[in-house]
Formats: sequence, structure tokens, C-alpha cells
Amino acid sequence: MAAIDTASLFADVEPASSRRLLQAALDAFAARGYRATTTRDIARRAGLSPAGVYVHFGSKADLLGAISRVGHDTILRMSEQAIAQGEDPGDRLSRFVRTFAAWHAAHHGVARVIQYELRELTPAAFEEARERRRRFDEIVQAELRRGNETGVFAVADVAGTALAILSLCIDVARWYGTAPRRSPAAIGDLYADLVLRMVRSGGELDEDA
Amino acid sequence: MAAIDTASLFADVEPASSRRLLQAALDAFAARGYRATTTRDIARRAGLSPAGVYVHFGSKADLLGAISRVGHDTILRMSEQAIAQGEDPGDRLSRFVRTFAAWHAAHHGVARVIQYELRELTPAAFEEARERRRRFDEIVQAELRRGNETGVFAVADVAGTALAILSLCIDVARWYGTAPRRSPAAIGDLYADLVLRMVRSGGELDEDA
DNA sequence: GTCTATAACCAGATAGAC
DNA sequence: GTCTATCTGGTTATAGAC
Repeated sequence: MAAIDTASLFADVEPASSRRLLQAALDAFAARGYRATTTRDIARRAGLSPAGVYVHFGSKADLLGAISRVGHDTILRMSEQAIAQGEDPGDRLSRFVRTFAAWHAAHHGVARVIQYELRELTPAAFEEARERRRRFDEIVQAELRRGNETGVFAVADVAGTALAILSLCIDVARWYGTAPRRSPAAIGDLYADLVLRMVRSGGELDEDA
Repeated sequence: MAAIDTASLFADVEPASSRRLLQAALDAFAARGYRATTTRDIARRAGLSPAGVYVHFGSKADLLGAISRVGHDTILRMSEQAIAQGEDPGDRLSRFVRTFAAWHAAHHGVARVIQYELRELTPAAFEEARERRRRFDEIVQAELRRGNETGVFAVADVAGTALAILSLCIDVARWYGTAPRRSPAAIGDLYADLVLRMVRSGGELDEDA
């Protein structure tokens, strides 16, 4: 099972001031929201003067855009690696859900920013995010169709079920930290179990149940 | 099946200016977020001058608090009515999910405000919201336990599964309007089906599946 | 690259006339 | 209850010295 990446998202960003600014912006956006965060907050957290931000980034929105790009790329890459390790559709979907859900718990800070601040992105950055997000939908839909074909899944509404699966995992970022704490891995395991129950064959409900 | 309430949340608020301000604030908060909304936006949408807001409400936060109270009360009442109409745990949980999920689609504006602007509430309003929100958790957990007792459900992790069920439905408010449009009722039906698959007995997975 | 100082603007909220 | 006018303070971003 793939371990959850614990290194900072920005570990290889140079120079150090840019890296500290990205981390400071991420922390502030996650804690208080993009709009409620001031560039002074970010500068202070990064140990710079208010003007220091603009040496490294053109605007507050640029910082958000950079976080969005790195965040989306990271979870997309992790998801693709996780699913590639599975053999059959059940195994592959299960690995995807475990990784995707656990990431939203372990990295609920970044996750909150990339999932809930989309409307604050510039049009260009929004389009960039939208492209990557479509990939997640394609990944899950493809796996559901494959499972339907081999007969291990019985998913009547592939698009709706894929949306529900992603939605379930994404929302972890919202509640994580408020509900009684569970480890990201425990959430991943629980969710993989729940999702497999939702999709596999033999689970059709009677109409009058 | 209970029809989704389509009347305005604030239909019986008097005077008319207060009602218009609440609706204006709701529309603005839903569309652009609480922090990105100015009191001038709200006043203009309500057909008042910027100062007109403060005749009826003490602050922008008061408007949010009022929306949160009415929103939480509305969906809580609808949920309790829906579940009361069911006979057995499967039926009751199914009715709850249909109503709760469909409401988050049909009223994704209010839903977004009450689900994603919690941190903007005053401490008093936050506590009020938290009490009501605990009720949803109790409702679902109680039904899961009842189903376990009668043997129709086989839920190993009641707290975690209840959280997942609520989470799945709440997240409808986030994506509704971005994904290809489905009717709120269709979402309610799909989600009730998915949730029943998740919880009922006979659905346990092999460890090495 | 970093700082201090500041420009230019916009926010929430209030005063006081009508 | 509603308005116009305004107060007060905070916001993003820039200028220019070091």
C-alpha cells in the first residue's frame, strides 16, 4: 500500500522565500479562507515584510494559483500510481479510494484550498484546475465500466456513481478535524469498504425493499 | 414521498425589507461567499441604500446568523418529518437520505451557506448551529443501530458510516450545478440506493477481496 | 531581495436630515 | 424607515532607498 506522502508540497521550490511564502499562504488560506487572508498575514507567517510578497509573486491570486496547480498535480499523480498497482477493477477502485480519501484527511489543509477556493482562481488557473479535475472523473468512470464488463460491479448509473464516490472522498477535507479524529488510513479503509459495497454486483436492491 | 419545499425560506419574515435583505444576503453569500460579499452588494440587491441594512440587522454577521438558523431549522424539520414516515430502519434511512440529499441539490444556495460558511459565524451562532448539526448525526446513528439490531443492516462502524452518509449528501451542495444537471429527486433516489447498499447485511466483503 | 513608506481604494458601520 | 454623507480603519499593491 502506498504510504501517504508527508513531505511538504513545496519542498523543492527555490528560493527559500518563495517556498516559505507558498507554505504560509497555504496555511493561512486553509485556516481562514482565501478572502479572509491578507497579504500581510502571509508575509508575516513567511517572515517577510508586506512588500516582500510581491518580489516573488505577482499577486495574492498568483499564490493561490500556484498552490492549486501543485495540489492538483500531487493528488492526481498519487491517484494514478495507486490505481496502477491494482490488478482487477475491484482492487484498482479500492486502491484509488483508499489513497484519494486518505489524502484528503492527511492533507486537509491543501485539500480544502483546492476543493473550496476554486471560484477565487483566475480564469486561466481555473481552466487549468478543471482539466485536471476531469481526469479524476475519467479514472473512476473507466474503472466502473470495466467492473461492469467483467461482471464484478453492477453499477446502473456510472456517471452518477462516479460523482458520488469522488464527492464522498472530497468531503473528508471539510469535516476532517471536527469529527472525532480518525487516522487518514482508517478513513481510507472504511471508505474503500463502503464504496465496494456500493458498486459490486449481487447488491441490487429490491424495488419494494 | 415528501415534496421538496419550494417556498422561500423567509416567506413569513416581516417587514418586507428584512425579508428582502435576508434573501439578498443569501443570494450573494451563495454566489460569491460571505467574505467576498459587501454590505453594499446586499443593500443594492434588496433595493436599499448601504445604510438601510443596519436598520434591520446589526451587522453582516447577523444576517449570516439568521440565514444559518432558518436554514438549519428547515432541513432538520424536513428530515425529521421524512424519517417519521418510514416503518422499518431501511425505509426510514432511505427516506432520510432522499430528503436530505435532494434538499442539498434543490436548495444548494442555502446549503452552501450553512455548510461552508460555518467559520464565519459568531461564536454564539456557531454554537447554535453545532447543536442542530449534532441532531443529524444522532438521527442517522440511531437508525443504523436499529437496523443492526433487527439484522437488516450490518454496519461495523456506526459512527464512521453515519458520518460518511451525511458527508455524501452534504457534498451535493458543493458540486450541484457544475456536474451535468440532474433533478434533486433523481439525486435523492440514487443516493438512497447507494446508501442502502452500503449498510445492509449480506454485503460484507471478503478480507482478501 | 528586502526593507520602510505610502498610494489608491474599499470595507463595515454610523450620524443626522427627512 | 429610508436616505445622503461620512468616519475609521483595513486592503492590495507600488515606489524607491539600501
